[in-house]
Amino acid sequence: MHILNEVSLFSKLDKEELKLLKNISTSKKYSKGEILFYEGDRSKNLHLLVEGILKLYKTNFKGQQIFLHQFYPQSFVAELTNFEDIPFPASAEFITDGVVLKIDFEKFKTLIHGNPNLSLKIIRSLSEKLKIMSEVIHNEVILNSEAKVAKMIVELPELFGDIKNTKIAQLLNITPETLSRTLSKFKQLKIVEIDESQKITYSNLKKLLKFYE
Amino acid sequence: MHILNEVSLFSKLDKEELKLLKNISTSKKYSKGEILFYEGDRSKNLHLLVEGILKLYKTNFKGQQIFLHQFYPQSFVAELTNFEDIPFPASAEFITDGVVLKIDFEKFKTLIHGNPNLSLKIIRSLSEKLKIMSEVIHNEVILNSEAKVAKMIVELPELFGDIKNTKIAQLLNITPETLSRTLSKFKQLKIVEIDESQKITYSNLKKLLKFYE
DNA sequence: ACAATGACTTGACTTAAGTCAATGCTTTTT
DNA sequence: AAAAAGCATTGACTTAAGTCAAGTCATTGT
Repeated sequence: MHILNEVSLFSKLDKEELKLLKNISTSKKYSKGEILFYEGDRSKNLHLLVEGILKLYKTNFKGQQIFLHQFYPQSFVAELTNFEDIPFPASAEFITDGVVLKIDFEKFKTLIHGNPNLSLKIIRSLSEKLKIMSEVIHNEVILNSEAKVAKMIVELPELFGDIKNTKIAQLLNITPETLSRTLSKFKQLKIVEIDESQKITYSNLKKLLKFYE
Repeated sequence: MHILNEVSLFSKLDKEELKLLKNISTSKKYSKGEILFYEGDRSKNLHLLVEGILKLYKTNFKGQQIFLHQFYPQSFVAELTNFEDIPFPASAEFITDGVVLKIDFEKFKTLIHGNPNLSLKIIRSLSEKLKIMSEVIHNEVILNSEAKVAKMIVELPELFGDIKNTKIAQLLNITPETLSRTLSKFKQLKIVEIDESQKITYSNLKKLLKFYE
């Protein structure tokens, strides 16, 4: 079975459209750690993540990675690049093995034009991206380190103890030292409890919310 | 003449569609300084800026405004709110008198569905927004103060001397002191020349680009 | 024209977070 | 089980940018 038949985005295309799509697209496998594209690259293809997890990040002037988002299947990746005809504003690296479908965007556009259902899918995808970027702006521009940590404890408490704190620090774009100091502070203020295996619990949600709302 | 007839976004609608649109929308005048919406507000309406200039900003935990973008007619404003059904992620204030068309979004959606041309306009608008937000992220997360100033000198040199440096500092989300010190530094390094009326000139573009690329 | 208000500059200080280094703990490898 | 590598914590220091205050210059209102 062709990979396109498994892509729910295209489930409502008719046979003719699917045939066209097959002609204008190719799928490619990637291994964990491979780069799909670098910030500044250009591409004529629309990228659809079909399998695997993809990390999107920017690099600052000190050469450090600024984590932006993790993509899961099935989603278009950085379609902004195609619609606005600009270089990729960030880099993308596979953090698991994965598969990407690359679609000739110029030809795909005609498919969009003639297919209202597909247009709506594109609209959905673009507006989801907007939401993601709006959250990135909020997290990175408005929140300080304490707020980031408090928010993470509330929204993804299960991460603590599950992945290493250095990884959590990476997701928050703060240093492990700052994370450690912030957690110590919260513990000392009796806002959270942290057990031997770094698992975190809290009883008073309001106290945490105060740090970031 | 009805205001809708002057909106190019809707120029390709037929008479029936225009009539429907008139029934589901109202226009409202705003004066300079008035707030169109606050961060956190919810709205069932899609907002189209028809006249005037609108400033979009967020407020940080110190109560300071973080400037994000200026909107000019004609553009949808924060349509993300409608498409994702979330509160406004930022506040909007008129910096001139203006007019906004408010469209009942639920009803507008049906109009989009039946009209491929309108779908494409929406896609255009959403992808423009993505580009704007991508730039905001780059400016606020990746660039430091010197980089911001250098970029402003290259991209909008005419602003210097035209508007006050305090205003420029606001656009860059830095303090006037930092702007002043950065400009002094550039002047001292012979990267730019600044005349009595704050007009700025430079001869070596590369030196400026080095600060932010 | 002159007072008053606002804009720009500069210096001294503060602050939030990062950096660097040392130490003690866990995992993992062998 | 011992050695090595990686992780977490803590203290001392650095850094970029903001804050505060004072002084000068420029613009505006009467």
